[in-house]
Amino acid sequence: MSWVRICEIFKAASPEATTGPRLGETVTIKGWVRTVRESKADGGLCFVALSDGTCFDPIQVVCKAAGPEALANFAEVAKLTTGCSVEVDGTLVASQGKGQAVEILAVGSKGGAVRIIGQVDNPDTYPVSNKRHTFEYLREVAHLRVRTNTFGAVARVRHTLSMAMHRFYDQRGFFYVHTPIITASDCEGAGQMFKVSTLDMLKPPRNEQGGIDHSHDFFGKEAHLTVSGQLNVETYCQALSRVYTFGPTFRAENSNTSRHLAEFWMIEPEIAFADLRDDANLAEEFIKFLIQTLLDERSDDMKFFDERIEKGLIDRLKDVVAKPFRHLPYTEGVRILKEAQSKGDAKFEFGVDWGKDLQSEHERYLTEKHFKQPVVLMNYPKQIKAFYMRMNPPGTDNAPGDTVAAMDVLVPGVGEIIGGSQREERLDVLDARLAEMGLNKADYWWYRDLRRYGTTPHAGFGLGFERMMMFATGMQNVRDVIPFPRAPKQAEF
RNA sequence: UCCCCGAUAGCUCAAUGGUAGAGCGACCGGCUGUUAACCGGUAGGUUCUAGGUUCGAGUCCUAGUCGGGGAGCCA
Repeated sequence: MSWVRICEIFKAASPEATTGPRLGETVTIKGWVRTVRESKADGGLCFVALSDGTCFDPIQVVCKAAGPEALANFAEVAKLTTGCSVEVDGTLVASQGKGQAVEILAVGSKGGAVRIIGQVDNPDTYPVSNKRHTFEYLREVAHLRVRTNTFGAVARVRHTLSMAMHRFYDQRGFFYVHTPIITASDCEGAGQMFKVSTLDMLKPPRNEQGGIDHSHDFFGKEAHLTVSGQLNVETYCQALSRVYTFGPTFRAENSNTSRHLAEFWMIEPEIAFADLRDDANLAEEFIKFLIQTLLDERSDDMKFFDERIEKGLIDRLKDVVAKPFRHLPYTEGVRILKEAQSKGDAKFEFGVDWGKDLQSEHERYLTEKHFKQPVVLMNYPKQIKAFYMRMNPPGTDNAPGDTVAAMDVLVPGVGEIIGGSQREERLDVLDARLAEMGLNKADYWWYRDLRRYGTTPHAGFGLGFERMMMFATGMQNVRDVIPFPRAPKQAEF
């Protein structure tokens, strides 16, 4: 008797299927009990909804107390509760009831067709009992929440998105580069970093100034967890042409929002001999590919999100794939926002001025109200962007000040999902920017080398994987789209 | 980090400063090829923690812890 996954059974039941278990075939399935219902009909029946996590729907196992298929342990099986693990030998049959096309009829008592593997200690206090639970509560039982409909679907979608991402880049000749998690370069710029050290925190070695002497530390200097793989991946880009990195990223910011994590995953492609336009096109093509793959390959889970998490989700996503993204300069975005404000179409808490960073409310107005679709904002004022972004020629977009070739992709419901730019490939301009921002040239020696030895125009972006998850599923809290969220005061599991 | 809100049964929530309640879940029984099942019953409480006010505190006050929403930082 062969052990099959429940998804194979459902797949084989579709009219066009040519492989997989057929009606009348006897198979073994293994999984966890979702619900048990008992009936006195036909001399005693019970229905066990069994899930092995391979697809959204559980399969119904029918057990009989009387007749040729009677189970010797029927009474025990009928007492199973949510969460118990079992193995079932049974025959695949067309269902006599409504609600499912096929089901498993547990075979007769001789072989012990339903083998109970793991009981649930105390059903009264089982944390994910068969009832509705809030996401807030389920976060407190993150080790068990994946057994629920929602988190099972999230886990499968997360996997499918990861695989789709690798496929997308592989098909286009990108190489996957494993950039380091630990960095001692201390020149990544963005945000507060987590320290990595093996020094005794109670009595660390001191230098002459009384500070901590990191020359005695593991790496001989101060080290941190990475906040971005970009600077490293740029080096590989300048030899392999098209590369990407995908890995965890760490920010020690005390951020308490539904969109921020201390540990999150980021996809960062980098392309050589390319400009900002190429970068924006790649970003758009990438997002559309991910969504199309989900709609094609995870239709059961997506149907659930559409019905229970965000009504109209699937239509919204199909629309995202069908229409070109709206591209516009930051300068134009500011003009639209100012006009909306003066005409009374929008009320903003914060003022809009060229040269200032856009607030969340501004970004959301553009993507959710004004254009009602993903928006790519390009060419930001240089003073609000990082040193490595390429200086635009004066007069770009008729802007009232200097701009850099940066772009953000904004999507409805989430806001900023991608941040990217064309990189400054001219050493003299890069050095001027470093000086302007008070950064020490020497710290960036290897990054500057890329501009000394065969520099190329190149560009890249970072896509927040969890934000993509939120956009694709309609889930509203970033802590619910990663298995074990890391946030301030939150690292239990 | 800032602003606002919250913490009571396994879960979701009620309860004028005066005996601690419901729904769901669990358990027992009834009914049914059942499927968010339905009907009846039973059990289940250090009201987040530490102080304080009061004859009396789930309720009022102070501090703390944790959680949620929004903001900033960003992905």
